[in-house]
Amino acid sequence: MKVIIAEKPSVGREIARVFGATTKKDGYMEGNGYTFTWAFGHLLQLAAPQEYGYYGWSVQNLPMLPAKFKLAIRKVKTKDGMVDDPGVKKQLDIIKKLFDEATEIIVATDAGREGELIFRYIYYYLKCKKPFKRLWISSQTDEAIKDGFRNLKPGSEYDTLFNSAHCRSQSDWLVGMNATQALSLASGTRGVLSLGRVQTPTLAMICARYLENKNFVPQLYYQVAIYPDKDGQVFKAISEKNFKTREEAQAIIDLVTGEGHIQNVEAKPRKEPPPLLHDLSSLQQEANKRKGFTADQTLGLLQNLYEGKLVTYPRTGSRYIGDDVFAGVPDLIDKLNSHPEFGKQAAALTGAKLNKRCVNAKKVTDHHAILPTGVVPQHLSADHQAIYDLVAGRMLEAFHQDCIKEVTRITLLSGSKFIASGTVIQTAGWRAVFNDKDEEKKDEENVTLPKVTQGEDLQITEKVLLEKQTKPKALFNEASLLKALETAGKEIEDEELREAMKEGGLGTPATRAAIIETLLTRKYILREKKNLVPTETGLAVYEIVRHQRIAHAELTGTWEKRLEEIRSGGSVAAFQEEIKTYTRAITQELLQAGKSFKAPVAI
DNA sequence: GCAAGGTC
Repeated sequence: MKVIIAEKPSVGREIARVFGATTKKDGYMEGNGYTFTWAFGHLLQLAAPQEYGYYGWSVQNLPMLPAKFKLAIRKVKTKDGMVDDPGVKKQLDIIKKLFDEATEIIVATDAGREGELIFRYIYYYLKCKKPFKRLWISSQTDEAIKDGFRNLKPGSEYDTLFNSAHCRSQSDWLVGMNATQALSLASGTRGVLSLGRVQTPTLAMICARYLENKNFVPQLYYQVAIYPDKDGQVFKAISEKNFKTREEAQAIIDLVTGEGHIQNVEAKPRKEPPPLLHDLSSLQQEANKRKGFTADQTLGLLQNLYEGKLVTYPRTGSRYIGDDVFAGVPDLIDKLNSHPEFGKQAAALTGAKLNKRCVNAKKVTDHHAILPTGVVPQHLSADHQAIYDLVAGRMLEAFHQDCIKEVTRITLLSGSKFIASGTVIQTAGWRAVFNDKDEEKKDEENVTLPKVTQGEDLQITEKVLLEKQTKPKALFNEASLLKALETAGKEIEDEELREAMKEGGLGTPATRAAIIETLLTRKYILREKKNLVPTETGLAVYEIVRHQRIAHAELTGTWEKRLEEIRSGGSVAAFQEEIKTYTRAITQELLQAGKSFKAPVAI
């Protein structure tokens, strides 16, 4: 008997279906001589410190450097503390039984570093010795699955991938557990002051932005506005220059004559291509902007829709689909014909030539972009419907035509130069789907200008001296933070590190919402309206670690570079030694620096 | 009591 193991039930069942295996069992399926089972993501994790004899939290234990890491069943929090997750334990027992009966195992976990780790942890924990082969596919269409099975790879080809995954896992444990205990113990507070490769740079970004915003000194500057009249239609034009002093601006306003001479009119059409399909992060950002949902709420709602088979896999980092999936898109659009909000747009797209900007198999990673499945939703809650509509609406947008705008820029002379600019949508294209106002342009600039011609002289109806202030960068909200996490590392000077982070940024699509929640749970940050702002605790932690490596995205860049080297055959031992050295160093530093932790005043 | 990673 051959046993196929997938990362999650949806994939396991999908592969079973392609094989024509229809017999449903508890935790697996079988048919045609194959058995199809699955994990639920990571079933196993590196064991907690006490499993290596490091009892309690004690400076004597630090740094904790287990000679050999152990695996433990994933835990859940209950009122009696952390216990083995019963569902996970049950599934592991099922997998064990199937592996025991197997002649061969086929590994069908996701094609990536963590997918490899999910399987290997199970395999080694169960002390399984059966031979295994690897299915490596990046699309789950019937053809891709069949093709993958015709090209199964020897399991050992992925040993170095497992090595890199295991190193990632151990390194996060070593640095995170030790740094957390060191800071918590040294600070003299009783609480947990957690630190980690991802959460600490995230906290640092929020704190740095908050302080920058708070300490920002606005600069005053001045502009002159004039209001020319074209056949009764009055519009606004602003001085070409900004002025540092009121006097300079006053000198300009004094020069304004009763007339404005049209020196130049530029009217250019501008094509605006449709947005790409959603990946998890872009959807979380959109839902935060439009609906005020947190990243965590959006992920939860989307997971429910996925379990109801209404949308495709949610935790994707790709905004593209392959040609195979694209083939099904016309049907998906057709299914939206009766949608109350988008029905008309769906109908308009039916039979039209579809924009293929988001069709690119090379840019599909483990999973493709989020799409509706074509199953028509019924009785969704308002929140679920809102998320569903963002997915469905985005699909219509993505395959729609360009939006064509006309951007007009009028230059007037009235003593000095003045500029009026405006944008008019000529053909809505994809923007017809949600029919919102143009978000890029603020209302002031997004105006219709009258038709004027070069050489015309217009009467100036009014002139005004404007006093303005420079503005600080906005505080982070969930949407802008998610974006910042995605692009973290883009500014790193070292080219190789920047390159190593290019794909991922900080964290992964599946974990970013959880990172934000961790910072909230630790009371490092608070939600203040839509903004994320640091608490006094968060700022005090930031103050201690801000100049250390653990507070910067570069740490992830360094690791990613080394992990890639390991994947292509580089030394595991050398990296592990470096991590140990770093762990010793950061533990010592924090035991010292943590003493100056200024406990916030208790409320 | 603690990381980051995956998922129900």
